[in-house]
Amino acid sequence: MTSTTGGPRLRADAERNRQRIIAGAGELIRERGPDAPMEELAQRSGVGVGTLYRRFPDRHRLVREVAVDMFRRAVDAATTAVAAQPQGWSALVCLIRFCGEPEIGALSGALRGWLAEHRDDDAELRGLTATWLGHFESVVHKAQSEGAMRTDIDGVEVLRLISLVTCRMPELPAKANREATARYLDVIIDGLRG
Amino acid sequence: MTSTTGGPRLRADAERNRQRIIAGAGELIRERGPDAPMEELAQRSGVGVGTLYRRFPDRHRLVREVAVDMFRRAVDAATTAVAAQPQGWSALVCLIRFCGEPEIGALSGALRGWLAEHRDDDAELRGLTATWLGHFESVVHKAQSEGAMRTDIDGVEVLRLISLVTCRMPELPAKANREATARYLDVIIDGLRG
Amino acid sequence: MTSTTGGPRLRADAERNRQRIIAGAGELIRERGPDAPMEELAQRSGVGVGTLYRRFPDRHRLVREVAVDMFRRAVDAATTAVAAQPQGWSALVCLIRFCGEPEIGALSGALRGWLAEHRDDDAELRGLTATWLGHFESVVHKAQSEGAMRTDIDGVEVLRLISLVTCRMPELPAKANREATARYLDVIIDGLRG
Amino acid sequence: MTSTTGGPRLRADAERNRQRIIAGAGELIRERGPDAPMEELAQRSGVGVGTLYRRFPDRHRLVREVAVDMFRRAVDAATTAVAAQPQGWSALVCLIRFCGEPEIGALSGALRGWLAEHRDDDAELRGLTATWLGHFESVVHKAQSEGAMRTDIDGVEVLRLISLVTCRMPELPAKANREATARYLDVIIDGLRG
DNA sequence: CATGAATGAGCCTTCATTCAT
DNA sequence: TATGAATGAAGGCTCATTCAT
Repeated sequence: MTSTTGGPRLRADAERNRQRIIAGAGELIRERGPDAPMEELAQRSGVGVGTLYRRFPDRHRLVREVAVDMFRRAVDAATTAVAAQPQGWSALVCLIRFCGEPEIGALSGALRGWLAEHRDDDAELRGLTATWLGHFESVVHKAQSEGAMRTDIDGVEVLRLISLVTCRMPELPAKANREATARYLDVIIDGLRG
Repeated sequence: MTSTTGGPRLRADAERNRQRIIAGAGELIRERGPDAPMEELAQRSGVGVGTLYRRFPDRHRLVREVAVDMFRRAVDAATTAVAAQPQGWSALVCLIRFCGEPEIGALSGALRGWLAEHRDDDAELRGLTATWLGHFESVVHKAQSEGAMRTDIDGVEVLRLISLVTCRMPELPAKANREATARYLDVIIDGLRG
Repeated sequence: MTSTTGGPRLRADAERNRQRIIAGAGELIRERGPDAPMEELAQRSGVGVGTLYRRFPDRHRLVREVAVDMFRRAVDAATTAVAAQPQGWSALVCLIRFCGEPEIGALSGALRGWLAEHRDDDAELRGLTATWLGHFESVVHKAQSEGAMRTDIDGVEVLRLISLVTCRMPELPAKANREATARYLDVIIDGLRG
Repeated sequence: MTSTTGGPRLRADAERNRQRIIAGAGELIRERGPDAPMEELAQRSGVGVGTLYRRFPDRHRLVREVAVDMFRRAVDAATTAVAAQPQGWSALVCLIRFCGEPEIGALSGALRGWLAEHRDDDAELRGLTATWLGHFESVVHKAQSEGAMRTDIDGVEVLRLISLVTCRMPELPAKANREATARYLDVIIDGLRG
């Protein structure tokens, strides 16, 4: 159903719209959560509701695709980061900072509850999160075995903690959000040091 | 209208209902946010919607009272904590851990957005938050001047960070929530050390 | 859930509304089928949509109660009719004519498809239709054993045939509908004679 | 616009599509009524919606053509039947049985309401139905004057009765539908005997 | 010309709030 | 006074119709 897992090929304009919707919906979900009005989700992507529903049969499916897209990008980044950093600790820091990007952190924060509730019913999502978590945990283990990171917390929990602090705070302007998130991650990185 | 600001004294049973509602609503708001259905807010408090509306003219007012009640308890605790701890740092740790209590942390997490949006229109709320923040900041300053705490982050931000990580995660059972929150606060406390 | 099978007793006005809704909805369903807009179903009963939904959680449930109510009345009538008529054939004619009443025949015509699709999932409905059909079939058998009725058609089919010809024809005014239905039933009664 | 009333001659493939659509739409209308989704009407005919709309400007026009086509076939059959049967009664039985064919009876059943509502606004349809009814009524009169048929019901009403009992019952499989319809018509034929 | 995408109006359902008991 | 019923406005989803490919 996703563009990469098959399903019938879409017409060029339809595929373009699909991408715009995933991007636009991701943006609004970051700000207002996965319950944002469908009408606004459509508007933000510059399409009508009808188009939204033609591409994604219901809200659940839309949110799912946004989540899948997010995890794909996260996995890509993780792969790169790990390859580029010789030390576990520096790879970990790199990954955590990557989670500070709004497109990842704010979104994963907004989706945390939704994912907890729906991940188990969805094989592809389960697979992707497992892959992402696997990358993250192996970096955590490496950092821990280097003696660089505390050992009383594991990868899952670090990820949860990060998704909490990277939540977008709609009351602050975008710039303040980025700065605050960065500062919070600094604190957490220091707090994780062994 | 609030009992302390001098609305008309309520009949004993009415006052009892008022308290039950504030407690019950706080509990549900922690779990489902300030948009929880009024009907459920009433149920959780063991009253009918009619009673809820008789005591609080609309949702805004109910949430406000829940917030006011929370800040009162926070201020009390802060006063005690500060008095009992000679060192700034230990008082700070004490306050932060106090924020781990669900009745404070999970609630303030759930109310963060609401407060940001409405605090400014409400003198009493402004006063209370200012008091609470004042206590907290003075402890932070003291800890910083002791050299025990990093200086690149201030009290407001620490509070925001705490309200983020103390959010209730409805996908986890109550016990797991408490433990996770405690662990996150440990990480943060270590991250704040100077 | 139905008023007779229990559920918590409703307040007097609520129970009155419940009855008005079942009556009003039955009327509109006769004319426009079980897909009639909920708004109009409410209007026809003189209540708002909200009230409709408070009493019946969704369309399915509303239609179901209308159907249950119809079968109750049919069973009552059948019992009476059978008791009053010594001959199987005359009891049968009596029952068939009873099905000409719009509150029964037009409604059962409008509900035929719906019932076929949902009866099996609903024990009470299954029971009621079985009872009604039982009464009808025993009258049919009696008439057949008297030699008064043809034997190449059974009770179920006669009922289906009746529900077809008693369908309301919205293009005709009410009076014409009644007359036409009566005439069609005359033809069928004559056609059923042995 | 209709092929016989002299719209512009269509290209061969376009005309072929036109016929496929009329056939396919007739089939689906029999099963789901004249409100069946346009998308499904197109699918059933093996074309896209666009093509459907190119051939028929809106739903009304499509249904109309399906109705016109049905009446043409009915008139043809009536002419043949009447010519072949010397007796009025046997011609009538022949016509009634012809109405048992799904392509006529089930369709006319499904279209009954639609026709009642729209026939008067459409000269060609009025003409065709008048012709068909004329044939039918003359057969009815002949049968009545032979003393073979009851006289308390006229041609229009017999046709209405037939269109009621020949309605498709989607809850039954195709074969059961045919058999049930045949049996119902037997009953009615016997009921019409003088 | 044939197709299938895009649009927006309409109906279903929920829920904040008001009102009758 | 406490309750739960009634209301209507708001948001989800479907589908008739129009338009780009």
